[in-house]
Amino acid sequence: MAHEEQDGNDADAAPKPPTGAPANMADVARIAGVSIATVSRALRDVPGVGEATRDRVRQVAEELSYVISPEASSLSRRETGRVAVVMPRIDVWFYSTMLSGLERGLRSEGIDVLVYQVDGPSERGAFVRDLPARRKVDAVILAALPLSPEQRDRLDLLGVPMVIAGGQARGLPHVDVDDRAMARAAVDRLIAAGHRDIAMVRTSDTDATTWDADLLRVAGYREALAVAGIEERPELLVTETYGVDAGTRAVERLLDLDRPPTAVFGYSDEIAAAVAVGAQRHGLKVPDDLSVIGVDGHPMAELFGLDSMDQNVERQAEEAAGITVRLIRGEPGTRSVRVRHRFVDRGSVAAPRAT
Amino acid sequence: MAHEEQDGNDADAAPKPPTGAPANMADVARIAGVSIATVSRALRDVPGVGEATRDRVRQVAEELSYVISPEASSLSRRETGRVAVVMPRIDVWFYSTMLSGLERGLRSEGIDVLVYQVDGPSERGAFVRDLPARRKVDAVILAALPLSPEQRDRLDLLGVPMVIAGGQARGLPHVDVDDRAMARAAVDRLIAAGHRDIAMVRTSDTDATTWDADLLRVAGYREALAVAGIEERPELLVTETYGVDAGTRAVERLLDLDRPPTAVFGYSDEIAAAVAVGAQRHGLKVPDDLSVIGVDGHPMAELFGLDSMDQNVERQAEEAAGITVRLIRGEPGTRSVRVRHRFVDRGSVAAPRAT
DNA sequence: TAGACACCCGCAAACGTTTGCAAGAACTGG
DNA sequence: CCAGTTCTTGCAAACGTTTGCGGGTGTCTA
Repeated sequence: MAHEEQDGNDADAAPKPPTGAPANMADVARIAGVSIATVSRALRDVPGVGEATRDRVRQVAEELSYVISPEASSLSRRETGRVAVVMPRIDVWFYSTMLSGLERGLRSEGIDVLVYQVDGPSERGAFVRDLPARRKVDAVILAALPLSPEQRDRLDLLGVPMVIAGGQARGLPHVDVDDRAMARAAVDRLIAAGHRDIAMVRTSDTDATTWDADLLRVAGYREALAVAGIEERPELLVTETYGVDAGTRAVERLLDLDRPPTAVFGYSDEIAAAVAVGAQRHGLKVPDDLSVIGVDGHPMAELFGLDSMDQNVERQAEEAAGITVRLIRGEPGTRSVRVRHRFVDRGSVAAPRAT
Repeated sequence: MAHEEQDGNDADAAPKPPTGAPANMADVARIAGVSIATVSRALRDVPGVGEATRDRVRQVAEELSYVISPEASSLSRRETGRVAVVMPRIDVWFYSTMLSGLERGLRSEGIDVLVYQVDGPSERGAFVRDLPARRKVDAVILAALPLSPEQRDRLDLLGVPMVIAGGQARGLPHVDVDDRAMARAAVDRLIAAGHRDIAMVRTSDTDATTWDADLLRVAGYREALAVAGIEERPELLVTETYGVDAGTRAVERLLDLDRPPTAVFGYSDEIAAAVAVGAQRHGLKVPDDLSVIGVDGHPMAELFGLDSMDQNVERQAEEAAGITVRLIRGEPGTRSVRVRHRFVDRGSVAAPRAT
């Protein structure tokens, strides 16, 4: 279409203006009166070029508005300057925040980011089978991607370093947060406030995927109860199918119980927020009638004034990006990192009403 | 099978195990007993290869678990198989949803997605100046990226097709929604319900960026009032700096007025939700004491039971991806598309209280 | 049975870099 | 002024594909 400007009379000795295709390294070399090798070295600031020559080459390159061909460069130097980020979804707070942080961290190091959205078991299977990112990137960041051990193993075929962001997997450097401790700390707060009937609300996928964070947070919830000597009431651990109103559905079930909970621990801030909304619809006030606490550090929790265990996703992303970069460059400092969570108090936890 | 002569003279044709580097096309060729050219053609399903040969090549490639080098391929065929998506932020609902849809649409066509997060005037300036995506992609999608005309022009230097997703710009194919009509329709609903004191809440950037959608929605708001013969009260158009609680701050100001509004039109669903929260804190019920309506189709509006003008971001993304693909392939159907918005009624608009 | 024709397939020239190696230039100290 | 260094610079071989062109084989028709 717009690229079809060809001129048939190509007197190849004259310095040709950059009419058609973008300028080559060869063009720069010819005009600057040096060899291609020198241009390559000059533009990359590698030693072995005289100062004067370097300046001249730079200037010519500038005039021709020369841009290096990344393909050719990659082909020759056998690295791509790209990293793949693989995540189940993009349009969900945790992942978009993670991706945002990763992009920032990587691009500040001159690395481009390729995103792969791999949602659900079948896409996951396809991704692991076909490995579409193979040979396209220097490293892969798996962002909280649930994988079976076999799938995890097969990813080794990618032949590049891998890093887990927001989770763990055997043998891979990872950045995560202590989900169990986080959940435990959250529930401990409720217990400390005097609650005994503490519910936990979580969501389940329509497909049968198990999420590590889910198991760990449930474990933390149980642990907190056990340590406090509170007997667990199974009906207080409710699981709703994923959705924006999962929390409201859950709270309806909970409030229908003979002995409804006085506090709710939400698997995520989104769930906690929905619980709060549902509670208010029932005429209950937070925290007077129902204490609520969530996990994430989601802006929504701020809007609602909900207590939250902030898992500092930005920081996790930053660390993961750092590890990835060092892994690519072969630098030290590529061990796993556990990011500290922090409690954000917004006053959504109070003592239970005197009965 | 007329290649017996060839097989004889190949002294060192022992199928070497893929010890070191991954297999070449040359490796495949040698083992399959054909030329590199044939391998290339066979694997790409281009005509000019016998059925038997094709099968054999395929099988050998499979055995060696051969993967084509995208760099080399790109270099030779002069296209990258990649598209850049440029957006101001990733970790915000609109953008993450857009990116998610774009990724889906593009990857289903075998195109990889490179994300560039370009936030704020200075990064925007840097991006436009350095054009980091140059020569790296076959097309660029600008997702609601505010650009000056000069910046827009400079992007032509990218030398590849560009598409706007969620906005407009002179001379570029774009996918958008009619922001003005959308705003107008929202406000019309409030008017139809009997409201006269209708506020609009919007946010402003800390930097001085102007967003087209913002201007258009304000225009739609004004237009609706004007057409209905309602005199605009400037104090009802409040602008708060961006933040999750912008809506709550705004509603506080509004309710302090001598004659507070009976209805609020939120620039976005997030703002509308925050307005609703703020109203409730003031003891007002939605919609009994205050009608609220927003724009976006954000899940949060669903959680809150807020009316919304859904701008169908998924659809916008799909269309933008489609246009981009066709543009790359030189196929027809690359004209701009305006996606229809739709009203979602959740009962957050009611008649104003009888005074 | 020969000529026309379609079909496979290989050769080799791109595509645009990077980099090891070696030759020449410039510079050093004696 | 010379031998020994150190710097610059160019040559040419990768890197791994794609593709135009032409040679060879096989089939079909007259």
